[in-house]
Amino acid sequence: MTIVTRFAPSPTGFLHIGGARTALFNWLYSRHVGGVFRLRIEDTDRARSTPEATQAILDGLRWLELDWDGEVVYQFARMARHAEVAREMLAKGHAYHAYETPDELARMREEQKKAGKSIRYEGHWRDRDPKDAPPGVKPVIRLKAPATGETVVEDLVQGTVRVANEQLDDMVLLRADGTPTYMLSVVVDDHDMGVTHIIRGDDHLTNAFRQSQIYVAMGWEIPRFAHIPLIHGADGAKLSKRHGALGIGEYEKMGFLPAAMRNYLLRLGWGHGDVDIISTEDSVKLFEIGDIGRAPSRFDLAKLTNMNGHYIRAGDDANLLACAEPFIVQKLGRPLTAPQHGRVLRGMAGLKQRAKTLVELADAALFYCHERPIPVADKAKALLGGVGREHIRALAPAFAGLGEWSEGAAEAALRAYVEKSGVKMGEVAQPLRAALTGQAQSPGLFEVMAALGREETLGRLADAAK
RNA sequence: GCCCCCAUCGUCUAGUGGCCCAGGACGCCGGCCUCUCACGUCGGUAACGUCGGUUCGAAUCCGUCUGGGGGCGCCA
Repeated sequence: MTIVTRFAPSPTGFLHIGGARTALFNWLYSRHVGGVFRLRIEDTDRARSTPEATQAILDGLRWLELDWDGEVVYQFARMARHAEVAREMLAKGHAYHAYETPDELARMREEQKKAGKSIRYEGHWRDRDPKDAPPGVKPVIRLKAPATGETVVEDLVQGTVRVANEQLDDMVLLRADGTPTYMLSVVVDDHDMGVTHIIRGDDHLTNAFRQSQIYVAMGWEIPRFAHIPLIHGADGAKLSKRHGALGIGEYEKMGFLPAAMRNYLLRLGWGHGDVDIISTEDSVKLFEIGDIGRAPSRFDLAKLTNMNGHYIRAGDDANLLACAEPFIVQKLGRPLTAPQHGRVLRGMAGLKQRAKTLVELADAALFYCHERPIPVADKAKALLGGVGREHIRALAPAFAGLGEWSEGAAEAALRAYVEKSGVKMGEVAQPLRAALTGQAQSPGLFEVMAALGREETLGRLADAAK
């Protein structure tokens, strides 16, 4: 049997870190078993669903490179089918009409709260004759849930979880206006879509009981559940849109790589021994639901950043440039010229060693892209005064006279100068660095000279010598 | 209030009765490398929440308490 997983977000806001991880786990598991990963947008809440949010979710998944199979299912479009199932349950005696108004229910909840009782629908219309219905009130359809015994969920992550049926009330399946509730829609859609494994946040664990009852009432096979612990914010509370959580798009803007994000999210709650760096390819091979932890975890930006640095250092130069170029262009306010593009590419080996995000990478690459005379930072200016300038003036001819322009040749020339003049390497290297990059820190000098090329190097030295 | 889940360094975790006076990673602190900054590397800091069982032996099994989280909508 084909294993089918799904990610089913509601488009009421952006895709945050928790949702992204849920999507990742579903994707990973389906790829691991050679199954199918589907996407369903749960847009039945018309008041809160927006096209912008749907777009943000789609964009987020694409950025993370989590590709789904088949067409996206929009839940709202399947309303008629959901209502049909509700009526079928009514016909089979597994559901009934209830005539309380929302106001009445709110009042009842209020009284239960005041009396210190648990808050649930008491089932007033469960066995009442519909003939007693108050005139003019449109009924909802409620599930006739088992009143005794217990409902058991065999959860792939949480283990066997059981609850007494007295704890569960008769939930609404179809609203008075004829629209289905979430509880009904998920079950019908998951069933119709052939979903075999539901991997979702822990906050749905109690929903699994009620959904199981619908599966049982309809005589459908219950899928396997895997409720993964939530990701908490630094304060330990649930991460949500109104709780400091950022949309996945924000992380893109901060210069994180999708591969690093996937790796970080994977390690948040899933482990394979004590390895931290796991490629997406390997994680597809290794991912098992049973290895998901049961404890909630906190989001740690420092670790994500470190991991991102790892992926940048290990990245392919040309690809890194492609990823960083938009950031560079934004900072520059203009596109790169071909020579500048070439310099950054040649200098990438040294640049990527020093950056933890694409933003940092772009910042560090800027000096390769500036037109002469290049801007000079304050710290670098201090290096270019007095003795510093003298060294540059003395060195310029030595570099200009180089037969071959290479890292090795440049280094030999500088070392010869240092030896002859008896100064320390640092005393001359720093002014040189300031002249070439306009900064007090940069990748290795000779590497910079090689990447800059002879003409640009000599030009910048001349600018600084003035 | 009721129901459910969880509990190893600050954080992510390894650990499934003896190999653990608990290992790795991030962070933090120090050393080395060195033309700067990084990278790398070496070392340090730091945890089995409590109490009680079971056992020759418990981070690992059971219970209690405490703490944290989630849910209890004609939201999803």
